[in-house]
Amino acid sequence: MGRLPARLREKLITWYDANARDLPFRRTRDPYAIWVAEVMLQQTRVETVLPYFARFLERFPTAEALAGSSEQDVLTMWSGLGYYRRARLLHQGAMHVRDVHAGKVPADVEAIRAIPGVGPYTTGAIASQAFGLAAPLVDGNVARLFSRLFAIEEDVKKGKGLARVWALAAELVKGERPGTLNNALMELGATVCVPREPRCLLCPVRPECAAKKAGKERELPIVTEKPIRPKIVEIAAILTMAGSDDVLLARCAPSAKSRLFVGLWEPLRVTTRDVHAARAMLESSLGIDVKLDDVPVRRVEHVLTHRHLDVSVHRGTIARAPRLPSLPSLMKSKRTEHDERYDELAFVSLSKLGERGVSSLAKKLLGVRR
DNA sequence: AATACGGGGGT
DNA sequence: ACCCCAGTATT
Repeated sequence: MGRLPARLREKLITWYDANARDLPFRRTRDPYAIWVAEVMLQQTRVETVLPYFARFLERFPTAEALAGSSEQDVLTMWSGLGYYRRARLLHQGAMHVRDVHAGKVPADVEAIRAIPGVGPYTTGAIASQAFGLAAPLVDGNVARLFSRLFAIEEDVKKGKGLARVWALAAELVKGERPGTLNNALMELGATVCVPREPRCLLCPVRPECAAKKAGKERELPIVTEKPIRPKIVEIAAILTMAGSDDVLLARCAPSAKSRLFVGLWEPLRVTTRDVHAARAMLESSLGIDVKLDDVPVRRVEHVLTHRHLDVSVHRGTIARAPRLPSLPSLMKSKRTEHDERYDELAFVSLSKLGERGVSSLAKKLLGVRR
């Protein structure tokens, strides 16, 4: 292992003590609260998480409370946050902690790592921040910071470069206040060693920075690939029953084709721009007579990591309450080209949308403001 | 090792 | 438009 610059830990911790943002999940040592925060923070900005964190803990104050709640209630509290699998895994994790650890988050690195939804990063975060264990942690901020601090030329997001970053984090975390050290690395990456235009004048470890020495602080980190976002054109059906204002929503089930929005309640969508084809697909999959307006009420664009959805929203009515066909019959129907399959249907008043787990896309499709 | 998962804010 | 975020599970 390469030697770390002298006093690096101390400089980072001193800087953190003087410059850290005051965040609610840094004010607690409750491992459950820290766990919830860390899961919410996966791939999600701090500012986005804050209101969700407060509401979630109020609704589910303990791991026991979360474990005793329904997945539906958990998804409702998660509505709009995205990456909904996190919410379902957090719920499963709470049940795991209840059943395996008597409701208390274990103060053991391996046991923490074994909790559903808790990966390498979250393990380090919980272990170091809640229990003061010298467990390393690498997130996007730490990877970027290290790529500059140690002038790592490989892509630090994967493979060998990532392994090197983890090894460095593991070295650095050995010592006093591991939780603070980890937080200092992330805080420095988030506020000073930012992706573009790093604010080196404010950096406490500028003298130690290999990239700065080489004048390469703006060239690092090396990025080796950018994702593509294919555009997918769809039609969404806002279906109401004749004589009612309630809209028909369907709960998404995992399918071979898609695991998008699993467990959430969404308006029906089909992958076609043709209204007549859409109606035929809805009829064949729902087994009901569907009337769909020719003219869309609105058009919605929604960008996800790997897709760019372009959805025409059509109002429609159905003559009677639909009956959901069995899953096997859907599987056999080659004319059914839904993005996802559904396992339940319900009519929901728009005013009671907040009582369901719905995606941000669903709110846009329904014309409800976020 | 690659891919699928949401959504939002910064440039 | 493009970047990328306090990542994890699955293939």
